[in-house]
Amino acid sequence: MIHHLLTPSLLQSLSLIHIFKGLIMTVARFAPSPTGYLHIGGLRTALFSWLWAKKMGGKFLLRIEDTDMARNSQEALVAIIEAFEWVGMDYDGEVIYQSQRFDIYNQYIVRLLEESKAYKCYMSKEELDALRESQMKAGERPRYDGKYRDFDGTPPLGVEPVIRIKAPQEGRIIFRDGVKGEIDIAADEVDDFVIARADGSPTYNFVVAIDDALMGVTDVIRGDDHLYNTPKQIVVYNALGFALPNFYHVAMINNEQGKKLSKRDGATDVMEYQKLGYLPEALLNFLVRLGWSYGDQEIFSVEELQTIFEPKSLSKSSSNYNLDKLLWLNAHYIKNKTNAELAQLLHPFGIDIREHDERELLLDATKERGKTLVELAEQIMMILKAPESYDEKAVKKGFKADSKETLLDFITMLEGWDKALHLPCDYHNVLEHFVATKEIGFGKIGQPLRIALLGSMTGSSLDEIMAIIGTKETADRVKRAIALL
RNA sequence: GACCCUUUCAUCUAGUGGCCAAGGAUGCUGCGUUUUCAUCGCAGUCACAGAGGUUCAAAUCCUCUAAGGGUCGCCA
Repeated sequence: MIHHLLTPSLLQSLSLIHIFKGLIMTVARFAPSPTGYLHIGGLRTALFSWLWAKKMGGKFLLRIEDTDMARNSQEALVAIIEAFEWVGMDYDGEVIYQSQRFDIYNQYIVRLLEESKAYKCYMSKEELDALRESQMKAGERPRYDGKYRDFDGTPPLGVEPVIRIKAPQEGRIIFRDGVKGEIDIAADEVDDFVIARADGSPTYNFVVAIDDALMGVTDVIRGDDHLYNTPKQIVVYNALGFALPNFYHVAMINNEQGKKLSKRDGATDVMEYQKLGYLPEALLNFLVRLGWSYGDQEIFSVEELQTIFEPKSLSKSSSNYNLDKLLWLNAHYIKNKTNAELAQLLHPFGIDIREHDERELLLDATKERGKTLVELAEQIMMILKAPESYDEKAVKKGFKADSKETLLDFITMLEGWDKALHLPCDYHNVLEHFVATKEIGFGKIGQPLRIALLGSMTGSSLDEIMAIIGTKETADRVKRAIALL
């Protein structure tokens, strides 16, 4: 009987998974350190986290890792928000600044000290350096030797102590990484690391663990340069009795030569892509496919990604930045924009054709010829403005001795045309009629005309160009070319 | 130096023991469409890092080697 009552939809709404999801919401986060701009690699990690949170119906939080007070975190935040806005990403709740949470961290330091899970270490920097050096020489991994771990004597004078946490001295630290699989490290590889500096300020690996736990972060997606920090953070989680989140360590992006991406490789700041004429949807599509895949699919809208993204299909190995593919994607997204959208997007690139009479024609004639908005703007300018110079090679090849006469004959026919000339097909008729009556090949008029109108051998179709600029401007440009060439 | 991670076409990747003499995409080359260029369509080019094992069967599992990367801070 019960079977009949439990319809699939009823089952779904009653299912354990549903209830479970309601209890434990996915909380992802992006936690950049304030560098002043958002790095392209950072955007990708943020994107992965954001998509995952969206897909799970969870939250995506933003936290600024500014325990190092020297850098201006406010300025950095503005840059990050600007980039987020440009690509259409958002975050939930208030931005958290670690610099404003020192009292919280201090409470935990006091607690660990009281529980003797942490201790004061009086080792001087010189002593520490010497220790490391001798360990290196002995072929060991350099690490603090635990000298003050169980110290109860008289502390040396003149040394402000740091606070170190007691890391396990034997056994293994094992955790499951959602990308790399099981990570297994000997516990003694992790030394008693510093959780508070001599001036009392807390350190990175300590505050990250605390904040992630306090913010309820369930899924930590970050670059795999943090892989080795994870066991340290696990030590903190364990000492404080916090539940571990899921970790996903994403492999890095290298440059086209396979080396670490640096400023020398060109655009690393997300906002540079805007200036270079890339569309945010192209950038995101490009980045998401760098280290992540979904079968054979290449083109993804953000909306679709929000329903299909899974960090488990993240790649384990690093990937190379590939400009050709970005360009291809950008061209794809430009082609698929409406002309009204393009006119709007072009405005910051010095082209205002939002109210232009021939806006539709102009963009139809050019949008397949620009891989970036910058290139598209150039294409449009070529049509809108009479050429200031004529490409030498083109003239040599396409502007022959008899070209001037042919052109003159053509504009005579054009100006004497008895029907109205508006559409590309109207001009097409003139051109066809001209070629037919003169009994010449199309190249005889096509090439010189193109050079006269654009100054170049390549570009949009002549019909379209003439329809956009009109009969008078066509004639003017032809006359000018005849005079100059 | 120690520890950890990675390794499929030039590049991004599919691939979880037989469907793989390895698929898609970008790039490149050619052809077609186009009065040019571009777009588009079609075709071609190109890879399992190497060596051993396990198995009837290995890109897929194991071992070693090599190469690349990361980490070893009172930076994050």
